[in-house]
Amino acid sequence: MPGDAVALARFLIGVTVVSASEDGRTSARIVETEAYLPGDAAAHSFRGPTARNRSLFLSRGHAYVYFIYGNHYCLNVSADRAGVGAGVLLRAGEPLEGKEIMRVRRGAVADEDLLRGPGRLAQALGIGRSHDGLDLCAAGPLWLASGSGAEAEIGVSRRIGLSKEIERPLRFFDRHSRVVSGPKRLR
DNA sequence: TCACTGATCGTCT
DNA sequence: GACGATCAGTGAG
Repeated sequence: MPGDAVALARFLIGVTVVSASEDGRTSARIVETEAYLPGDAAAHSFRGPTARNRSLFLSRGHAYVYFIYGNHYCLNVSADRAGVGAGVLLRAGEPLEGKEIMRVRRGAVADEDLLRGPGRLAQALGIGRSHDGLDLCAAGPLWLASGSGAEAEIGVSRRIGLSKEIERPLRFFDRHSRVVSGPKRLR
């Protein structure tokens, strides 16, 4: 697994996330990510470890799940060595396994809307607080599997939804996927 | 397609 | 007590 958040954010495009729950198994191909770096004023880790963000400081490959705006969970992957606060936010994915389970969780929406956006992605995969801190490279309810092998053509833009560090080119996406979030000018 | 708004609540100041 | 790595709904162009 790559050694910093930018490399990991690029690496994760095309990788498969798999979630196994009581409802069944769901999986998706990751098509959009954002990197949050150490010393990045927009990152949750910026002010140092707290009870909420401590998973960002785990060694790379652990889940950081947080609850935002009173409604939504978002899934990140910790991205550096233990003690360094860095992560990659999973922003969008294409459904692979378990579309019907996703539709039960998300409602009867089009395939491309099932996991478009970080809150929707977490909801479709059934992710919540219990997934915080999991090792995504080990057996368990949530893990990362290798991608299809096909090399994705990766686009870069600024990140979405921030009030700080808004110009940094730290959002990465598959140029050929129709399933990416945010305003059209950023695709 | 874009702009704006309300919902809703955990976390940190 | 304010605000946030969001979303769904609404209305205008």
